[in-house]
Amino acid sequence: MMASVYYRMPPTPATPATPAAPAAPSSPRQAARKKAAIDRMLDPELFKALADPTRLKLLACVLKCGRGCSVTEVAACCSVDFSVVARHLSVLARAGLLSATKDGRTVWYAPRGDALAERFRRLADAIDEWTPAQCCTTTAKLKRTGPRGCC
Amino acid sequence: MMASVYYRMPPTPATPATPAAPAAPSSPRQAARKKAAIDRMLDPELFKALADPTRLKLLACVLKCGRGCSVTEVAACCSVDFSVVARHLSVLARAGLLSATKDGRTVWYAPRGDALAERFRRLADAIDEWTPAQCCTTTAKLKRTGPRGCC
DNA sequence: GCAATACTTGCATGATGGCGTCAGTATACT
DNA sequence: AGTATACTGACGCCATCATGCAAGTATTGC
Repeated sequence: MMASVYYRMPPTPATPATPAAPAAPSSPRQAARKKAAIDRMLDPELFKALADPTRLKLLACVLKCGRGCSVTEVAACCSVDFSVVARHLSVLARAGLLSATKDGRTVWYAPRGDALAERFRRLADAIDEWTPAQCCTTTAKLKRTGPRGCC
Repeated sequence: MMASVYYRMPPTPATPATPAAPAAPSSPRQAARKKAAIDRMLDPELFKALADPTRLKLLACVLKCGRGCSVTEVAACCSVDFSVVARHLSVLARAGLLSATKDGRTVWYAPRGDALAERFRRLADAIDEWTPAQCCTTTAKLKRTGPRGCC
């Protein structure tokens, strides 16, 4: 039987087994640097902080607001307990997604939108700049030679 | 006492309470559209798929390889059980981060680097393009008037 | 000092999710 | 046909974590 597609494969067409040689093949040293960039930007801690729906909603709230928000204020947007909101905001601040400034008895959580956008953009760049090309064998050749470690 | 800083506040300087009016204030309709864009791009499912260190390592492996990889092959890179690798790759494919093509008895998981980069770049754009400005009161005014819902 | 506000922290609970083992299915090879 | 390969699915175990409640701390206002 012919190759059949699993799951969804939305907008962009499926990556062909042998990619159409993108850009120029970089030097091994440069390739290693770009590989390292991908590893560095693919930080589990960042994504863990963003993985919870409630936390994400709170982040969006502060982000859309644009100014510093107190915990009380953010909690007003959300149906969860106050302590939950306080904890989530603290997690987001610890992950560098919000900045926290204490003034008297209230804490102002301000969006770090620029930093966040910058982080995602760099990640996108790291992925884009990585031109695989010569790293391993092609899929076709692999079928003959059998599997081997790819990293 | 003066305002003191919590946690870390790395590279970029702290967002001042009253931001230096970025760009031109958009129309309410346009503002709503940009807010919606942030909500749309801030998808918990995407981040959940990326939140696990092992899964992230496997994604990086396929990404760096650039070509389609079989489960067996990817499993060779990693110290975890074969079934774990298979499951992780399937999760990544379901999240649209890899494409899965079955050919005979082996499944080729190919990187969707372009789609992934595009997704992060759009997220960055959505955040960047959002100019808060007039959405709520400033932090300073808020201190006098007391907290109010921000979203 | 006393009370109210703003937030933090500890604790119990329940849900989610990652992991390995093992059995099952589908395809390829001889 | 029989065996090996490549993967999927169903359990159970365990760690992590999100949540709510309730008690504690720190600051402000009277």
